[in-house]
Amino acid sequence: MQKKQQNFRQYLVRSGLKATRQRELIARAFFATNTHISAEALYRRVSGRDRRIGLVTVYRTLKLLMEAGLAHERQFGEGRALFEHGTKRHHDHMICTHCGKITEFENCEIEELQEQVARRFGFTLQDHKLELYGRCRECRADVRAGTGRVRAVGAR
Amino acid sequence: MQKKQQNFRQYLVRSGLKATRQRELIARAFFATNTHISAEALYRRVSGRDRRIGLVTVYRTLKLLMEAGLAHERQFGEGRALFEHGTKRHHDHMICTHCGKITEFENCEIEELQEQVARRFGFTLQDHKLELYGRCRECRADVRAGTGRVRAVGAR
DNA sequence: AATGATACTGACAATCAGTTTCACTTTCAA
DNA sequence: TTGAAAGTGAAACTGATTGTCAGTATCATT
Repeated sequence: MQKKQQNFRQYLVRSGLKATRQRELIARAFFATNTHISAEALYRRVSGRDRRIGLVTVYRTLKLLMEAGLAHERQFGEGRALFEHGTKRHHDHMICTHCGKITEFENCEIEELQEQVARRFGFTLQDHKLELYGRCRECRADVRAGTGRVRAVGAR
Repeated sequence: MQKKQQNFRQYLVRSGLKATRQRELIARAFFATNTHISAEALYRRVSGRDRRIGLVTVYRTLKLLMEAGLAHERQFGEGRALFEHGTKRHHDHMICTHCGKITEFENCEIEELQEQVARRFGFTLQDHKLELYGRCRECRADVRAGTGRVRAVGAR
């Protein structure tokens, strides 16, 4: 999205940073994804366009995008971090343990209950993390059909 | 607790594994904790009793304890994993971002709502992870009192 | 357009929490 | 007591991410 790209530019200017070819490319590729992507996977994408861009620069640019509020880092289970665009409102995640698909959801009732729990323990809530793990509709169907085939685990 | 220790012994025998001095010591030290502990911290404890025990063996023994269902691994935020006794029923965690204190809680209503969300998306729930981050009563008091002192972050 | 003060870059080294390897040691059933 | 199998510690390795550094690009100012 062109708007996010401009947003990033503005952030750079405001912070006295420079808009480089690499940052443009990396940010563009990042905004072009509509799923959660790892630094490595993003690197492979931009690397396809310009072989001269290094993985390290991808990491650095993702950090800048996070500072600009345009990206969020997520740690699901173990292994590498995944990044998502950071302009949406708060939401939680549901992860398919079979195909790796990530679905976002919001639920005010759960949030309210969390507040209640926190209050009961004299806790002032700042943040929370809720992840649901299971099988998505398609992978559940696979089990019933007995195919059990393993799909690619997206964007890893 | 002597019972858990025996439980572990039984698991080892049943699996054709050996009950070694190191495993005894590490398991004993682990069951003696009543908080969440890192492998490193557990190593420091047993290391105090017997200098000849290596960190690697602590990792291996914790893995065995998990296989025996006597320990659970938890990944809070980033950094090293913490281990807790694995005999309690399911619960979630509330973590103080200031002093690191970890409080366990259960809430059936939240669990039920999670099920609802999953159903709505055609998801079969297998597991979930809920972590609440905030300030505990004591650390909130510190803020109000303006002392702002940083406490030790437990068991790290 | 040239300059120059900064900031940026890629390659490589370092870190960090774990895991693997390997030569040696311990356990335990026979 | 013995010996096969399992276990051990030290050190090397792993994989994701971060730090270092010498050379390079950006951009406001000449």
